[in-house]
Amino acid sequence: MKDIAEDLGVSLMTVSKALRSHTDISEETRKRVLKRAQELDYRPNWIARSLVTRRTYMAGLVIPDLMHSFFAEVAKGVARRLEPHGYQIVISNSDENVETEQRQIEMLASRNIDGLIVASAQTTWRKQTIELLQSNKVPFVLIDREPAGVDANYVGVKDEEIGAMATEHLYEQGCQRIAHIRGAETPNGVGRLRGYKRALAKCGLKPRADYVVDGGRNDTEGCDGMLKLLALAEPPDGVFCYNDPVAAGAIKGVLDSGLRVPGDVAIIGAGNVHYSDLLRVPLSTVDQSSSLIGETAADLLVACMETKTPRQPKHTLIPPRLIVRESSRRK
Amino acid sequence: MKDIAEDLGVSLMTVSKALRSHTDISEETRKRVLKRAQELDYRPNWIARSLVTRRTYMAGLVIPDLMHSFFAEVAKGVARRLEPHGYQIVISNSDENVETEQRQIEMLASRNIDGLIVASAQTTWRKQTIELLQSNKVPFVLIDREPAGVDANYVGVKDEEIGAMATEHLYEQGCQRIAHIRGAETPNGVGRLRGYKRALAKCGLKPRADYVVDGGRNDTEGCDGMLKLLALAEPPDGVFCYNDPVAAGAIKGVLDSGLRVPGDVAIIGAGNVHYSDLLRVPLSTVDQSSSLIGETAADLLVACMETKTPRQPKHTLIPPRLIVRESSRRK
DNA sequence: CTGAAAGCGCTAACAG
DNA sequence: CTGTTAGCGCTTTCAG
Repeated sequence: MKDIAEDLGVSLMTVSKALRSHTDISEETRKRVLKRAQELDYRPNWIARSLVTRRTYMAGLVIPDLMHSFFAEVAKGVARRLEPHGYQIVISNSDENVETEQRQIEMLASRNIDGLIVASAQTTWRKQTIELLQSNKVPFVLIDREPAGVDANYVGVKDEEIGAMATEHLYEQGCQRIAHIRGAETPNGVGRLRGYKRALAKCGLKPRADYVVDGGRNDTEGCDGMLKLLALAEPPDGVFCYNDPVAAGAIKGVLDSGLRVPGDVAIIGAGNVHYSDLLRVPLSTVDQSSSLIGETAADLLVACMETKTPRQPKHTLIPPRLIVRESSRRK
Repeated sequence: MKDIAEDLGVSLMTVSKALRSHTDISEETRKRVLKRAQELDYRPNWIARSLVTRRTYMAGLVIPDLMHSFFAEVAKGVARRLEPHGYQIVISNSDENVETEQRQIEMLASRNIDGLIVASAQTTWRKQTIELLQSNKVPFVLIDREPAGVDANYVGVKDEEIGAMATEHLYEQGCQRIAHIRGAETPNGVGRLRGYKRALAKCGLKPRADYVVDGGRNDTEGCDGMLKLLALAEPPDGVFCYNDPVAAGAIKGVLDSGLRVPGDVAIIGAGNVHYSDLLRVPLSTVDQSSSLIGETAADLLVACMETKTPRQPKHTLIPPRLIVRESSRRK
């Protein structure tokens, strides 16, 4: 920048302003500066600029698992909306680990990111984490997982409705013994379970404790959960799984046991991951609009970042959508 | 930092050094500084530090598609190795778009990242891009896709061997009419095709032009490709697909046509994506050690970043591994 | 072992 | 429309 200024015999300030198309610079000077900058292949030093403007144009995205296609999709949605505004995205994998997550957030904060989107591994938001974020005045948006204990921007899906929708669908397909392979003790896991129970009640089926088994989040665990259910004296004829990977595992479990899907056991998942249609049995699911979640969160974050005054936290819940494929179709 | 200094009645410099555990600071002073820093919840400003040290401890990762589980896996591998060294990772999606990729790299470079890992969308490396990287002296490692036209660090897989391995396997399973749903005109696509041809020759099968169809990279395209093959007067009895998503689509195509896998058509993919085992027919594949690629690239990058003197570019090729599941098992 | 001086590359605020 | 002055928060260098 100094070089440009000297070459052109103007001051450094003029160059700085011209480069940023500041209004009060003559069209002609601006052109000359731009031309020379091009020639010298000049690129502004963002670090220096950030130091004085206090804006880094970096946004953080902390997610529990990039490999889970739900989060990959969310990440894409976020990127799609943030990049046009000039933000770069720093993605961190917390590996479902609260400690790691805390560290990552700390790192990001000390890098002065302008905003943060978090799908938290925490069930109850740590005081530590909140304070960190609030003291640094980093605007942030929570997605998918809403930890208790803080009123913050949140974009997610109506978990209870997912559970209810899936369960009712199984009932409508004629299932009478509907089980649930549940997720972890998180708001999502709990919400979906609640929806499941609500639907059972509504359909006049009575809840059975042995029809709710733990299944974690992935296919291995889903398969194990299913095997447990099949080992019951009276195995279920319909299973709502916490998410699609679990459901995929569950399908595997049924087939490996020599039974059929949906003939012997109808199965439905949640999340509509992109390969659902390619599974052993095309998987019925409840769509949670993954990339829309990402986009919505990103839009909200941009709004927060571009206004100075902190705004009222906003909750957005995206309504789920039933997608019926073969795994649950019995009629 | 200034606050700490004033509170303790020492100079700013002393604090700075104490915070970084510089050798020439008394143990006692160091403790006092650390304690006060803790109390004030002080965090170093990375921006300011970077401005003077010229190190940002950020590494860029540019990939064509986060949704493709291969790249998600690579990203995880990279993160696993880079984070322990204190680097944060800025991930950019180029969406298989050369323009976007160029822009992303430019952005990253002007943010003074310390190093870069790229799975390029470019077939022939643009002069522009090379110059950009070289002029900024950003060490970089290419992965998976090696664009022609530059001698650089590269970590990838032996594409030709993948093609040969897969094709020979089909032959050994008794397939006589082996087709290939090929990838794009990239080094990978071309390499795998070459391996396919080489294996045909080795097995004494004669190549047929109509047995090589375009299939892109994803399942939709894979399905289309398969339908084209099935429409031939003499459809193939074995198909090697460019990658697993394409193979998953191909399986769908076969089944939807009322044929069986592997009975009528044996299928094999490449990449060993994590859900391969859950597909309609568990997919045989050639594993390319995705996360190992990420890890290896990261290690190489760290080595480059930590040494001042530019080192000889290094090529690492990871040998592929055949994984036989149901989709190709005919014996 | 501690500190004073200088500056990283850039921009905000104000004065010509 | 252009330029001057000051400083962002930190580290490097060198002198106490």
